[in-house]
Amino acid sequence: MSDDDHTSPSTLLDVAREAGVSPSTVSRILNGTAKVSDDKRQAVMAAIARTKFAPNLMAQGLKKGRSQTIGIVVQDISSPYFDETLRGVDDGLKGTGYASVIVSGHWNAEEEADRIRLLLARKVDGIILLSGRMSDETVLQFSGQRPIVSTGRSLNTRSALGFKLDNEYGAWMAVRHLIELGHRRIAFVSGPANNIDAEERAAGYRRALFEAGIELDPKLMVEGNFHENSGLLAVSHLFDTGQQFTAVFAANDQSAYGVRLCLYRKGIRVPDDVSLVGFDDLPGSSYTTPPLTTIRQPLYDMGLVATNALLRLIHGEPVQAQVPPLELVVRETTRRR
Amino acid sequence: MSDDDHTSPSTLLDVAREAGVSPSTVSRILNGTAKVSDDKRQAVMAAIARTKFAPNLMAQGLKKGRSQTIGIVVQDISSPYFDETLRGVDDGLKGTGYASVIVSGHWNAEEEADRIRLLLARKVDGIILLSGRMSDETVLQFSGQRPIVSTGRSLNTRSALGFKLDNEYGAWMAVRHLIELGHRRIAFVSGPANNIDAEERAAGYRRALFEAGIELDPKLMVEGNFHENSGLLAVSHLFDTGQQFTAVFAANDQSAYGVRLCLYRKGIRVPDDVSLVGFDDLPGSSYTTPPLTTIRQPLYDMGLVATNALLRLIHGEPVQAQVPPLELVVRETTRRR
DNA sequence: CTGTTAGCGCATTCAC
DNA sequence: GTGAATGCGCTAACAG
Repeated sequence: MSDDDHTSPSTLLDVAREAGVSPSTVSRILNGTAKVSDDKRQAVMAAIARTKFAPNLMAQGLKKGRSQTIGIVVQDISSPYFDETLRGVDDGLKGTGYASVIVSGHWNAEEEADRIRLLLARKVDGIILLSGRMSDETVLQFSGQRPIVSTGRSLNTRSALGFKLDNEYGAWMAVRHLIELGHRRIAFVSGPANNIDAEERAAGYRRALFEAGIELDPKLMVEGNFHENSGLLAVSHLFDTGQQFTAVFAANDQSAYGVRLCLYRKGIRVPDDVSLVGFDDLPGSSYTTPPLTTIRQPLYDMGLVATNALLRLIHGEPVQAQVPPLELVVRETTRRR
Repeated sequence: MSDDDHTSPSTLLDVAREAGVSPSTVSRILNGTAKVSDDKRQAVMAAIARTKFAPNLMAQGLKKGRSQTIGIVVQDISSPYFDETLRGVDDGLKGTGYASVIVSGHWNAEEEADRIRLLLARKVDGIILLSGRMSDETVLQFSGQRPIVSTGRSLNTRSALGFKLDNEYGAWMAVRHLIELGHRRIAFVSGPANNIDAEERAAGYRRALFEAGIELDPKLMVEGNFHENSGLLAVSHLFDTGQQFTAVFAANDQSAYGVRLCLYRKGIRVPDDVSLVGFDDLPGSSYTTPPLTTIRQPLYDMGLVATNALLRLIHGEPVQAQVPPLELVVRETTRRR
């Protein structure tokens, strides 16, 4: 009954002995490296089953210089933004024999580089870098060791690929939507300074206003950090300083959630009194109260595309990444003024 | 300028040559395995820096039979529930030299077992199993190969540890809270059938009702699947069948979000008309509108504790896992009737 | 204290 | 077709 298999796992050599053939033959069968007579193949297969053999990936890796593992650098495990992308990566890896080790850079350039060095020491076959603060030069440098594909960058060498979405355009769409609805006093909760995505979204906000002939009021722009709480604080600040506005555009969904809560606390109705638009379309955004109007970012596809691209890079094949564009998703937090 | 370091990464042997010592000496310095004279140590350190040496973890692993990697089995990457736990794992691993490879069982016992076999082939040094549908026997069996710690189970052998929270008690607290607020017609959106956690929470619901002398009305219990949409559907069904209720207890936060949306759609105010309680206290639950009253599950701590325990198991040290108990977090979706 | 030797488990020459 | 031999990079006896 009790199956005390405390025997060390069987090796390829065990299988060879068990089947009465040489180790090389077993290896050949496993890898389809050469023709092997049918009877021997049968014997080996049987031996494999009998010994419950499973190849030791570390030995394989040492020998071949590949680990069948790719490294993923996120900035924050347990952020819905990255997790949705990871789902795409996961699906992209499905059935490829590759596994992934995920590390977090915590939005810190040095930590990112450190983590990448760690991944490299583990001999990952390639790296997917999601956002981050590292310079493109550094990425390129690392790509000399292993292929890298990164989101949020424009890169295209033989061992590095980057693709980015048009944040400025996305933000423009969001604000444009508000303007078309008749809003003119539109507040903006930005992302953190020094963040390229955040800057581009701010630029889109400004352009949309400018094109509509609406003068930009700096007092309506307040800096956030992409987290919920910063959205709450931002709008709170707006009220404290007595600003008037009929709509707010938050630089990402998470800060929009914070904005929403602050509005609720103040007894201001959404969208009746104030309209709200976010950016990202996180999975949760279709279940906020009311469901959030936002700019949809194809997070899942980004993960999937990045993975497929990396796999091709690893195999030395040419790549050309293509992801769906940003789009405005009108739900229920915006209304005509 | 361009740093075409296309040279293959340096090995321990390179370092040894460069420093004019034997490979073993280098190894000894790296691992602190034995005393080494200061001058040699200096020379080696310098050589390491000069050659940018980093040990090949695959070789190390092959030699030592350890991979400095642990495997994590989640059921759904990109579910806030698991992600919060993963954050705890991540922090627990910080500075230990261990990395983790995360795989997903997708709530399917066979897939789980498959994934674990995969991890084992990769020679992970231990496994953390988060929830899942596998039988305890299977877990025990795998633990013969590598130590395992699992959440949601009661296990305690030399190579397997499991700890679980008292779901029944948690649910009881939730419903008890509602009852104390004067509610008597309390609907319940359950979790999926065959899920142990779900069953226990249902039991807690029943017990609280029973203890309060409230007769259980089966028509008020509708089955969900822990996802947002099922909460929405469930309440929708309640309305369609003309049920009367003043409160609903959802078996987890995600389904509570769905419940909330359905209520919003019907123009029913929360908590003025209907009170709502969830279960989990996901990070997002403090930012719903209004913030959700729920049963707090120490997800982060579970990840942290599991990791620390696994590390001890790996090193053959005795373990004894201790996590904070469930607690009721009263926010703004419940009110006296 | 330190160098030499011998594998870890596998894939891959090279002969036959 | 198939076996024997070799080495991937590193650590752990074993001698000195």
